[in-house]
Amino acid sequence: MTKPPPPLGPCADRDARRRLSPRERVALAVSICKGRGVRMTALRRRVLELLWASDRPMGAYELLKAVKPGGSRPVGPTTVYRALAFLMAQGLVSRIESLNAYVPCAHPQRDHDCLFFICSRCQVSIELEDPRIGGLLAEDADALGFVATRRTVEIKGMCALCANAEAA
Amino acid sequence: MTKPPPPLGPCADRDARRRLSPRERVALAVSICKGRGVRMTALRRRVLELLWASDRPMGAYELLKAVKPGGSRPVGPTTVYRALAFLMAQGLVSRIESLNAYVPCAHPQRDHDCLFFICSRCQVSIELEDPRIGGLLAEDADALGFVATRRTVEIKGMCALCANAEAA
DNA sequence: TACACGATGTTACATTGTTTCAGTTCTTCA
DNA sequence: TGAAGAACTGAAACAATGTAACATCGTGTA
Repeated sequence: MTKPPPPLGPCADRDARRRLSPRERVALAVSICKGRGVRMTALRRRVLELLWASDRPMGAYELLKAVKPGGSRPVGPTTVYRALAFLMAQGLVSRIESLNAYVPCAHPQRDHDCLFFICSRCQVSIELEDPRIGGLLAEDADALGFVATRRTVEIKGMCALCANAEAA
Repeated sequence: MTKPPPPLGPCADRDARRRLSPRERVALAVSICKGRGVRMTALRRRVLELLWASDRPMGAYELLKAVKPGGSRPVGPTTVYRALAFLMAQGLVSRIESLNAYVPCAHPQRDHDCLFFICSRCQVSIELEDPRIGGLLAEDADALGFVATRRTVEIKGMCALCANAEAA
């Protein structure tokens, strides 16, 4: 089992989007792929760019429409799903199960273990890393003799901005 | 806001299924509904029975096929989805987002906060309650100013039995 | 160049979930 | 008891999401 490169620093929190621009995010992803010897093709890159450009999770069919600009030849769903599968395998994208949608991952360098706080009003998705929760889940899994491979932790509700707006 | 009846005892853990029979589970659900003044109709009850009779999560269309025994008149998907929506609203059933499937809830008396450990090999779904995780999630939500309404925590992997079988 | 392999295109299909409107059953209250 | 209204169910069409199978293209390498 080859581990990904060492962590770059402390947890990329809710402010992660503000610290690197979408362009820089994509450039980082490209260099990560290069380092791993996997191919960041034009299509995969385009999908990742669209995700970083969006301020909320995007569905596969939404990406499908967005991928082909203007009169370019049509792209089938399979194509988008394959690109998403690649990006997820590289830890560059996560799937939000409760929305059937996809978000770019703010800290692709680490083996991730993310929580998502999803606003039902404005659809924003806030990615957070909390190793304590991973620890407890590992503990519970051990108690059951369960061998965990993938974690899904999604919290639905209202973000601070929307909660304020509603209260007003 | 009317609160549900007080908890009946300590957490219903992985052994919950063994402590009450499916029949008793359904009877409990019926009495809970009566106490709340909501209607456990024949259809809703049938769906809940099917879920308790199954040893793994069931999809809506799987339930759809199972609901109509023999030559009875056909049932549409809407019907099943409506029954599921009711059962979920009453906390009697949970949806497993990562499987698009449904499981009966082992401790419907309490405001639930469940984790699901889902075996990718045998499809069994183990329900667990760990208030510590709920606490941490609440803490993280507070830090973000996020008002949480629904939690989804799903762990995929291999259950103890399957892990042993694979190792052999 | 020729080959191998990974990536993409294309079509058809499977699964999951929703909308809408109509009909039925149940409860309540006069 | 019976009428009104609410809740529940039936039915058909449709929308959204995801997959299978097979052909084609393109890139790297011997």
